[in-house]
Amino acid sequence: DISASQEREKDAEQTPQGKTFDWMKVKRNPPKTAKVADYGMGPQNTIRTNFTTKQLTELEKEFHFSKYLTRARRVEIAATLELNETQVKIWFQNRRMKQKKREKEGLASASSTGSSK
Amino acid sequence: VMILRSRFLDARRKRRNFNKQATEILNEYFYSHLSNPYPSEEAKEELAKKCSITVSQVSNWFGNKRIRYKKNIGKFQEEANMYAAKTAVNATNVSSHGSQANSPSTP
DNA sequence: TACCTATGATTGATCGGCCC
DNA sequence: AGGGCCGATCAATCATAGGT
Repeated sequence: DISASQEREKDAEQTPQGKTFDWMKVKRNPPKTAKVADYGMGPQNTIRTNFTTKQLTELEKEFHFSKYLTRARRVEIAATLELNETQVKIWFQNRRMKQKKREKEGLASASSTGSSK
Repeated sequence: VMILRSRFLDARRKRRNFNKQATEILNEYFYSHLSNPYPSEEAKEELAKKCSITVSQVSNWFGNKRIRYKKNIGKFQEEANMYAAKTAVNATNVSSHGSQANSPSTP
């Protein structure tokens, strides 16, 4: 943990022309899902899957029924919506995080020490 | 495949830019921590308070800033130098709170 | 007014950690 | 030994604000 204390000092102080730190080099691996591996596609596919309105509606409905999935339900939903089990799993996880975020923000309006007004 | 645009059309519609002062504060933090522009949860809360925006908005701002900065470093060079010169002091170290802030500019 | 860039928000998916 | 969840982040994109 000693190494991190050096570079920190000259962040804004000097920074000559622009130093490239590690975070600027971070690259994510392309999604494993979604592939149009049919015909020999040229451009790298791996596009961010677009869920259809119907799929989202159904997922949303399932989410209201239960925030968490069971193996069986995941398989069922994936089959029904023509998605990978992983995509369904990820969707639920993101959905839970979204829910949490909303609750947190929605709870931030009132309360507090009688904010202004 | 065409009527999928309806996925959104919710919030982000009426988006409004932040105050110039808020942007100023965020940029000062960003460029004074350019080696690691990842504010802790506590730092985000403090920035949110100073900028009068939510923590999520602070997260969004840093997320967008980092991605766009590294996408085109050259484009931000001028801005980087500007804030670098304007900022002399910066955080001390990770771990442990960053203590109290200074006087909140002049309202 | 049309066109282009800057910017905040959304979201499918990844990364690292942790738990079981 | 492995799989799911969490929290944070990435990266691409949407829609609008701002500028020429």
